[in-house]
Amino acid sequence: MSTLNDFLLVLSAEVQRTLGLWDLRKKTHSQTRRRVCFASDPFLNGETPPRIKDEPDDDGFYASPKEDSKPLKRPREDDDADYKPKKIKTEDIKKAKKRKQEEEEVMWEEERYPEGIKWKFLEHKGPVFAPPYEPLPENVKFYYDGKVMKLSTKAEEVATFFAKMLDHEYTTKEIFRKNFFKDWRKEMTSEEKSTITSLSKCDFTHMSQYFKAQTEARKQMSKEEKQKIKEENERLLKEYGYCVMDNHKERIANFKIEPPGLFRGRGNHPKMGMLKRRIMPEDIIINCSKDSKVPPPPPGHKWKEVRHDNKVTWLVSWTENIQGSIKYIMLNPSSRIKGEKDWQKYETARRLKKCVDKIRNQYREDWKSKEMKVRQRAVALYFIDKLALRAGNEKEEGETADTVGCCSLRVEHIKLHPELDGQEYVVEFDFLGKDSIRYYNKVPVEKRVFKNLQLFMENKQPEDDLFDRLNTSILNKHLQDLMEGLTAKVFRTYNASITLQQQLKELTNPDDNIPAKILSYNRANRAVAILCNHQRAPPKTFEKSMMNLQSKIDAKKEQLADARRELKSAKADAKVRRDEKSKKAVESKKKAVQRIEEQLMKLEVQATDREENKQIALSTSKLNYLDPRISVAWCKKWGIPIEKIYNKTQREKFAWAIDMAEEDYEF
DNA sequence: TCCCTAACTTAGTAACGAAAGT
DNA sequence: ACTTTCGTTACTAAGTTAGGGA
Repeated sequence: MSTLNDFLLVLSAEVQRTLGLWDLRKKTHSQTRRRVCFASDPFLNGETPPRIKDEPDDDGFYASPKEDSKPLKRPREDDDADYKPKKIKTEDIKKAKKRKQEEEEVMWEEERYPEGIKWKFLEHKGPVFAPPYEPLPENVKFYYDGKVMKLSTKAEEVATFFAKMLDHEYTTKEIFRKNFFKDWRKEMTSEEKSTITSLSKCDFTHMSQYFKAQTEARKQMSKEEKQKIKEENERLLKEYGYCVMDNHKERIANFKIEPPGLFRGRGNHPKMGMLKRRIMPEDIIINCSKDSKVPPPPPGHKWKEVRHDNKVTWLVSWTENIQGSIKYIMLNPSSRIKGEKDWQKYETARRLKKCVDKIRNQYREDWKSKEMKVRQRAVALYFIDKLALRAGNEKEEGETADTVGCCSLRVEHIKLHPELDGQEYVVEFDFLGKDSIRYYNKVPVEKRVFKNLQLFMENKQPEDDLFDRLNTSILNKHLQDLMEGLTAKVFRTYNASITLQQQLKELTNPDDNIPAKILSYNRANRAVAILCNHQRAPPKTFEKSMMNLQSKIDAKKEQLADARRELKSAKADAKVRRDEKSKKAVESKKKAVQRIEEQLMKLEVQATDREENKQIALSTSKLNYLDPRISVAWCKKWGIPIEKIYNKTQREKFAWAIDMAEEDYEF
């Protein structure tokens, strides 16, 4: 348990740091560069992350551009001099770095793509549509008011959506049922409409049982049948799961069109239960290049539109009927276009690192401004920076769940405590954020912030906006003036990454073995997840698995007690006998005790780790906020295999970073 | 300035499937 | 061999931001 306490101590130190003493690290190092590049970042004078695969794959595609996209024009010759990413002598690295610094003073003469152009060539096979509805067998009945009723195909299909969710809590919710029933009736024939007038008289249980039996049957399928399905899926993936973008064969993220069903939404969503309609080819806009093979629509159908817009990255889009928003088919995170964007995101965050001090001083000054708008802006920015809150756009009432971010905070979401638990000027936050995840935090703030908040709340109702002179647009415009490319969300990225780097420095013990170091990594990761409020529902089996683990620990403890007793008697025995044999026995018993102690420790650490993770999700920060180069560098520094930190998918997504970062990388 | 929309990132959960226990 | 546990993947909702037009 002591490890847990250590962690909490470190964490609170981190929190303390966040509260006032902004500790900035020294300047970042440049990273080694390889020949094959992403398009260069306008702010970076050509520092470019590399591509990993440089060999053509089975289909003859190159991961990196070969002929048609010219490599960036280098300001100097000896093109390949720093093209040996691994195992270079220190002097070579130093030399390379020096040369690179010189290079960076010379601007690149040519961009790979002109401003806003995302690709030159794009070819794909179009989307995969949801399988058509298969009517229920005759013997599966639907009952209305206790009597069997045969539904029309359309009405039946929608009924099955409800039947499949019967076990779910939300089919009991008033709004869900109301929305569902309204939309369901739209699909009914006029006779059905006149008969079925009340949802509570509908009996879906037989249908529900049928689907459960189907699921069961699927589980019981023979190996061969399962294999067949697997192969079919692979065929589909091979055929539709990839596209060609500028000489690269790239994986598509979501090539399957979302099937029809009932909209759930998260939290208390006013539209829950509405029918998400089936998407037809006639709804689909195809985007590809003019000189590519345009995917044909399914026989007897037409696309809504085929366009050739190389200023966007999507391949397919359609308009969804619940919110009327557009959905897209885009590329996988491992693709060039996503990786490059990801890399740029972290580079922007690193630029923020260079000027964050100035910005912090600025907003502190602004707390004193004569202008209300400026004060509000400054306090909001302080929250965004210190607490990693999201920007908080305004939302249309009645269209979505009632959630807020920083700029949309309402008076009812905070409580001011001039003094609380021995701390002065405490702000208590309690609101629902993105995905209706609760944000609850008690934070001591500076006096000026506190006084400002009191001012902002004067003469307001609980449901009034806290920052009534502010919105995300005003805030982001201001940020843009402070630093090119700066927006509210950059603070989240910056603070997450810098926290990871700092926590890794503090928590990693050089003498630890690999599992202990990985535990430290997870804790650093966890500190970030807590900062960003990344939560999850405790796993359904959490309590049970925790109890299992506890009983294992108890068993181990007993075992330890036994071993200790045996050691004691062996010692007593040895004292009497004073011979070699009994001495040896003592030694081996000692070892046994030690071994069991270790095992017990391990189990306890595991329990702690799991308990700490109960409601915290690490994956979101890992995937979206932590500069992967920090993790890669850490792994290299401590000899941790990268597979221990990133699984296969993650390694693919972060391929650029794995290849780019050396052990001395500084965020 | 406001308002709206398109495009893109970030988010949690359910389903799946492999590995670990029994 | 069967069950449980656990990591991974699929899915799609819910944010942010830029930019255009009134």
